[in-house]
Amino acid sequence: MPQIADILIPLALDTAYSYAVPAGLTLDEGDVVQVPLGPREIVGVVWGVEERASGGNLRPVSGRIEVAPLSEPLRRLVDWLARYTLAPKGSALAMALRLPDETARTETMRVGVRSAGKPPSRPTAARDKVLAVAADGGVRGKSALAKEAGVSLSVVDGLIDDGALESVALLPEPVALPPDPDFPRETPLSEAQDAAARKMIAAFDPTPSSAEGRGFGATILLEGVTGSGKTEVYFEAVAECVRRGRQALVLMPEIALTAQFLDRFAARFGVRPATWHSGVGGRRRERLRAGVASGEVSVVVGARSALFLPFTDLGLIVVDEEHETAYKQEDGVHYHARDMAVVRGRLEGCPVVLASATPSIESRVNAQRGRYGHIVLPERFGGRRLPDITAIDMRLDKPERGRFLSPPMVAAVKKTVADGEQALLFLNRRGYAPLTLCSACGHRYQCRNCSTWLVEHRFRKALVCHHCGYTERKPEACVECGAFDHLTPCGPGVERIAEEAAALFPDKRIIVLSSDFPGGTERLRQELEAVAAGECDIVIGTQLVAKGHNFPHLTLVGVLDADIGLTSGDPRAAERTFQLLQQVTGRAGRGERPGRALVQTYQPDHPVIAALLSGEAERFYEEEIGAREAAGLPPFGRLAALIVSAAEREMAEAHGQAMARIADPPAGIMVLGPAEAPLALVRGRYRFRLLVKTDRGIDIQGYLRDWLARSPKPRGSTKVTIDVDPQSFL
DNA sequence: AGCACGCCGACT
DNA sequence: GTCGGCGTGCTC
Repeated sequence: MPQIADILIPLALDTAYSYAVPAGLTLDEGDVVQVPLGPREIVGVVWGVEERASGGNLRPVSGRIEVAPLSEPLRRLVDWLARYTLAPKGSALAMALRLPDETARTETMRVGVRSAGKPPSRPTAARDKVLAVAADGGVRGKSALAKEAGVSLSVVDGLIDDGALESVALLPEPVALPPDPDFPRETPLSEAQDAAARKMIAAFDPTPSSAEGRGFGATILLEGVTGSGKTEVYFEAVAECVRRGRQALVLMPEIALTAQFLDRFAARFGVRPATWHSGVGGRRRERLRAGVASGEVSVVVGARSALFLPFTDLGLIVVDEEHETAYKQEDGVHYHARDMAVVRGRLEGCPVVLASATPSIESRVNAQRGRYGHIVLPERFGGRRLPDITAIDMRLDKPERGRFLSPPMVAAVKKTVADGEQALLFLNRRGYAPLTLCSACGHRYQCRNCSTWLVEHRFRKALVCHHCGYTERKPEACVECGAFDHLTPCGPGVERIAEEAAALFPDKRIIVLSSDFPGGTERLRQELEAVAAGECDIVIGTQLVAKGHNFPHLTLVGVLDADIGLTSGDPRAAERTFQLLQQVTGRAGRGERPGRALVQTYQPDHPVIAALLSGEAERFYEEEIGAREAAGLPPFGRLAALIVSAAEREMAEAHGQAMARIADPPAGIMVLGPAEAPLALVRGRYRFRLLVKTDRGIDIQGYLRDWLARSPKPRGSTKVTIDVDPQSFL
């Protein structure tokens, strides 16, 4: 009987296509194959195989590709991801199937050279140097040999042609050296860390009471204040996993994948870990994939896409900084890597550890309700104290006119730098000034696409929209009334703070760090390392400095405007602000010297600010969860965005609420208010948001799909799609 | 993702 | 009169 294979193709297709399996080829689920699609050949994965009497006139599978098949759990993850995010299955598959691109496919053999034991026909000084190095008979790479001898590559090539050196094939360099779980550690764990690590490892083993064979707390929230040594605790879990011969994955936000972190890993395991992020390309990427699939690579540290690596025997997933919004993928398939990690853990039958100093509300709630285990490290490692956080009430301590640093802040910075320590001034606003207006006519510079103000970037001499990226040259005269010298910057950005700091501290080294740092990510990375090394007195930075890097010389953190973001209208504004401020103030005093933080605010009594000042995170979580309950908001909800095309904007506005409101939700789904006004123009489409409260077990995707099919669409509309903003309710 | 088909604006 | 813009639909 002929075999039919259902092949899922990594394109925006929601169904697998059926192909005939040619005689002589046996296929299993998960096999990677090549199939004809229209005029071309394309790679796909066998999603199902069946025997069928009539093969019909299906096109045949072209052949199997000799790479590791997709494991059952990984295939189920793809199915799950597609269903959960409303994405076509094929698009979800594409995430797991980054096959070797053509450049990487041609596996170039590494070539080494060694002495052939015979003298060159025509000796020269350069040749002698090379042969002297090679005289030990060892094998070296060509360029390594040339470098060691201090000559150019062509000398080595000449000697190979001459026969004095012979080339030998080298085994490919291992992608990653095996981490040693029992590498002798320099600093012993504290008692608290040790207890936490034991508790976590205990959760690896299934208890008799768990039906699925995963122990209680198969997902564990590891919560520890900044500097408590969370990392060392989960390293113990990783070590135990490796001891048991299984693989471990540590996910981090890309920005946090720093040399500092890799060194800490090396201090614990003797080697740096295999890393996976957007910068790992070509051959290395493929070798790492293959190593992961063969089980040769035991630990991977990677950004969110590492979640889709083809592990054969995954024993642990750690999600570091689990509250980070960078785990959300917002283009293509919308997913939240932390949530998908929980799902993959469930499918693989392995524990998942979510680590953070400032957990997301949803993880906190999941822990409180007993869905997740909860391990808390309340104190800093090594007896270090948390920084003292003091408010500066801006209503009382006003800065000079046109200035933004209040007198107590200036005094504190002055003292800090005088003592040879480092100060960080934190302001979450890029550019020079968030608003520019003409003082002659009152014209405010606004984005032509969005409803936002244009931000002046003085270094770039431009006005920039931070929403859509629209940029125009800063005009000499007002575009409205033509007046010269009347353009007035309103409010501060980091560039403007840098100007102020430079005037106050002319002999100090000042650096501005923000995501639009000139010279790109690589330069920025270098600058962060330099700051960490203490090569700077005053750092002025946006939220970028709150994440990832430790600055051991930093003893003062000055928050210039703690109130930014508290009024943004985002249902998660309070949570975000608290997390950000907690993280950034926690940067102070992580080295030898104690640290402190000063917080400029106009509302010291605001719950978020008050909780921050009291140093009790617990208070914030209680208040925020309570506030959400009181307001009928879900402690964790999901935001669904309705997207309509730009041409439909008017129509959408006319129909606004009617089309964006879910009229009669079934039990278990609650819609919180009507749609907001269009938020932004994103690539020709206006975006609306709906906040939908749901509980576990409700198939919200299925519901939204139905709702979409039923709901009235604006006349003339061609396409309305639902787009789910991933937020956990797992 | 490619690739074809198709329907309206500015050019030799 | 055509070249070409991208919107839409299809690929077992």
